[in-house]
Amino acid sequence: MPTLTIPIYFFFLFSLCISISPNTYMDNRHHHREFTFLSSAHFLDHIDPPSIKEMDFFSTSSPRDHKNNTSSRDTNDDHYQNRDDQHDTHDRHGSPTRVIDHRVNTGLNLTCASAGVTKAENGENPETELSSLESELLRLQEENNKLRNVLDHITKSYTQLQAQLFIALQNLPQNMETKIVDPGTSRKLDVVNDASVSDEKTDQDVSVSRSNNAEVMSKTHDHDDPQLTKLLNLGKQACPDAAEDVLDRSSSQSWGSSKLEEQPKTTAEQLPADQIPLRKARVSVRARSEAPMISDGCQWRKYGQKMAKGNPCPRAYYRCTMAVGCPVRKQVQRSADDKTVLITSYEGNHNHPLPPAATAMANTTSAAAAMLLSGSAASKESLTNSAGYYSSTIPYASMATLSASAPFPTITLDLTQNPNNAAMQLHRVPPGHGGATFPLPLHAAASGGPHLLGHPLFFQQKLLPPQALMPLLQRQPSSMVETVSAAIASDPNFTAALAAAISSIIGVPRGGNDGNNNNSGSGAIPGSPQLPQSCTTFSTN
DNA sequence: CGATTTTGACCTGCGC
DNA sequence: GCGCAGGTCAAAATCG
Repeated sequence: MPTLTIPIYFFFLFSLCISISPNTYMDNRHHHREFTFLSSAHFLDHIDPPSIKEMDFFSTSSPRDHKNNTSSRDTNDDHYQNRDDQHDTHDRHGSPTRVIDHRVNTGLNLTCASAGVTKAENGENPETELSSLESELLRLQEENNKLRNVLDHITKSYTQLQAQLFIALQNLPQNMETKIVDPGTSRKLDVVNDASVSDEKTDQDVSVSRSNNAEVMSKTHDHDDPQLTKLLNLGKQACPDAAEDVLDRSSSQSWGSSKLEEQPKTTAEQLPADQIPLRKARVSVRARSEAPMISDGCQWRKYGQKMAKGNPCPRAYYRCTMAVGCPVRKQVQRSADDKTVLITSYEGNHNHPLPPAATAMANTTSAAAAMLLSGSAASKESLTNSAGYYSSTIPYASMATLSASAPFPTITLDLTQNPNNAAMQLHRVPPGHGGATFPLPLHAAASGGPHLLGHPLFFQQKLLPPQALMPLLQRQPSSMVETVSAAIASDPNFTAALAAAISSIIGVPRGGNDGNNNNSGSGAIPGSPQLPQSCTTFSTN
């Protein structure tokens, strides 16, 4: 893809994401923050932010812009409008949104701007100006065609992925039968065995495919795409819980390993180090709370308590009791350093509908887990290496921490820090901790709890190898567009990570099998239903 | 009386 | 093999 279009591409994707769910958990204020990438100075305090509305960005602009707008609508591709909306909204917000403006200026109006100055200075007649505008219009149309091609490519890839998903779901029953000993508790065997789903593939291919499927599964839970829902239902009919278990097998299958029946030891121990998949992920949430447990909307039953080493506060173990056999468990423990900080760790994915209050957290943890696992499956080495590298150099604060020292990947979402301060400080993980910190906008405090978690920067922590950010780490984070552009250019795996991030966003207006009424976020916006297709595709390329 | 919590025992993995 | 730590089980206790 041409260098110039990379920021456009990125912004295009983000516009899609924004257009999906502006009215649900992530309100406009949050969208705003996501685009400011932690640079906003009014995270919690500013009130009544301008709402993101369907409006014509170009309507108040010059006739030139209006022409562009009209040309961009000659198809039913409303993403452009969403993009326009975002630009407009953020423009009215002020400086933090210069990211967007920067993109527009460099991507579309760079040459025109200079031409405009020339025209103004030289006092050209309207006819000359008109021809200039027409040529510009042609350029913009060309740009639109590029984006349209991208969309077509995405749609095509999405269709292919759907087919892969269907095949994978058909293969699941046989695999599950031989592996699940205790279906009631959804306990699974080593995910390595699932590589048999596609014997002709290499291990790496299988891992990537599996992670992609997991992402699709996660996304299918989270939006209303009828096709994907149908596919998932087909899979459920063939094997109940199989669909949910795709993620579970990656993220929570270690639970209850003692009760698994004997299997041929084709486990991680026998695989080369570079082929050992990271088999589960944990999403840890740090939040200040005096209560013994944060309210996340789910029902939990305490099943154990232990004193953990190095912490005078006991660690409590809970399992989800909203459905029989739900594999989700969580640990709650107060921080040893700051006892006002409650650390809640989630593992697994719910196998049942969730109440609205629980969907945000569940989606976030699923997405984070999927992100970690898909990233680890695709490039475990890059993940761990990146973690170690970032721990000492990432020029952002700890909003999300990726731990490489744990036996499984753990992402810590730190809701205790003021993102404004955090964004400006250089966070360093204590020696030996092995964690990596990344900018991740979170919105818990604004909603009274860790319910709303930002997504846009998930991708940044997942797959980008150190070299991808090397040039970026050596300067101030002046432009996130530059950061992202460089990341895209330097790491093809970015797309997979981006897919996880986007799918996590899609998951927010959950309206799928949990029967929640959050469809308004995605359904009310014209042109949005196609967005998931676009998002999915990135994990396949 | 059912659901939940408590708590000691047990299991597993890992390092020495 | 042993000890340690993390995690889970399950009977008893407690709660509503």
